[in-house]
Amino acid sequence: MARQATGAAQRVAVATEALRDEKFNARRVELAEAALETLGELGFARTSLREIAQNSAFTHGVFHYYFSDKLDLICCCVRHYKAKCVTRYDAVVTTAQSRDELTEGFLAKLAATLRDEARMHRLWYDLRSQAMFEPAFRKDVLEIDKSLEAMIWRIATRYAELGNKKPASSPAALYALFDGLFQSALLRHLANDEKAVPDLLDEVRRLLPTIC
Amino acid sequence: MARQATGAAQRVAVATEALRDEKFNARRVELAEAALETLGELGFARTSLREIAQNSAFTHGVFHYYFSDKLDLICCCVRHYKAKCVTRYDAVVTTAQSRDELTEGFLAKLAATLRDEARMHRLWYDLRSQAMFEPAFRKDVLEIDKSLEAMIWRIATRYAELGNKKPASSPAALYALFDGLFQSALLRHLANDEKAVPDLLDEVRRLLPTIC
DNA sequence: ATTGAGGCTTGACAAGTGTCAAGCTCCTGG
DNA sequence: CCAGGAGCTTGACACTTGTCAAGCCTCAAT
Repeated sequence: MARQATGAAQRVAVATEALRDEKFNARRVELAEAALETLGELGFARTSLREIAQNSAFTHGVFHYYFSDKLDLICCCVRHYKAKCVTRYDAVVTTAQSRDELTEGFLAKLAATLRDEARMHRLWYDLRSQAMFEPAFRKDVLEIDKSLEAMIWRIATRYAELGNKKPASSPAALYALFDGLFQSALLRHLANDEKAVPDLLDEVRRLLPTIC
Repeated sequence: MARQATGAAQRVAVATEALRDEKFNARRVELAEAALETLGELGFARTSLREIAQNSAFTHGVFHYYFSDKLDLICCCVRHYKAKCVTRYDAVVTTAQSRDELTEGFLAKLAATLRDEARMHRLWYDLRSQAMFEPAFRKDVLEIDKSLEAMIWRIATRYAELGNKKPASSPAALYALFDGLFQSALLRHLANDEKAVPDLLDEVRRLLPTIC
């Protein structure tokens, strides 16, 4: 009976602890989301914890309460960002019934995200560059890169499938190509180059049939 | 005669001023070169003028004397870096007499610079990302990107020429592809991935015949 | 109702930042 | 020889940064 009581008590303790952990993590994500606003605006180099706090509903102390330090916060931001990003084209890939449909659906999403989420994208490129200096970022960044590569690969294989073909190059090369094009288009777009988006779309439209 | 004297004096004045300008610029380049050391080591975000000065033979005041502010210094660094970078493969391109020779020469240089100048390359990617946030960088960065694209294009057209073909894609797409591959390889290399360099070489070796 | 702990705010600290003015040294033109 | 300025050093300034300790509030368990 003492055994049982102890067991029950333990279970309760475990349950409440799990609940706390959940709440704790939810708060972390909330804070990370707030931080992403400022990070996307200013970039890693110019963003301080105080600035993040001022642009949010929180005080700067909370961030220290929930994150061991600045890197911890940014890592959490990156991981959170990843989850959103990687599924962007999945609906298009699964619903498209023809090459044209896939192409147009993909291009539409591509143009939309380049225009509407430019700040998040530039933050990603910023953090990926930081990973070249800061070992603490590397694991997460490499992982995200892998999932982005897989995302592109899903599009390519589906595109090939719809033409009864196989992709002509490796996942790595394909991702490198799209990533390079996107990065360049993003920079031009941010520099107010009106032709950045249409040029990217043209280029991708021309490229798609040649790689599959 | 008064005229002549004035003219001569003016000429002398102009000449000495030109000389001063030259010396001034030489010093700027010297300082920029010193700054590149620290920037390559720490990245833009973590580098201060004082740190730059401490890792060099100069005091932090000199940098303020020769540059109006930090951005001015970094812009000068970037421009200086550009000049060195863009000609890397020119010798190979002009001397190679066969596709194989060009391929091997190119790959050798590629591997060497990835290994030996990794810090400069990561700085370039860092600054290119900064340009997405900092308008002051954009002009220089876009310009360098253009010359790098032209550099890749020279290699590709020469490669095509040696096979009596024409490049199959646009300069922009080709540059995006190589830049993406290089960037990814660089990150992996910096993360101590032994296979980063050989993987890049394999990929490029496989890719070259397919794009021309 | 009291206690205590989790969640959060506030304020302070030391270190580091860009900037710049005052002054030093050395070289050159007169 | 020496006045003056270019080149450079030094030290100080105002400010920002990450960090953290002390304390406040709230709410659930006793």
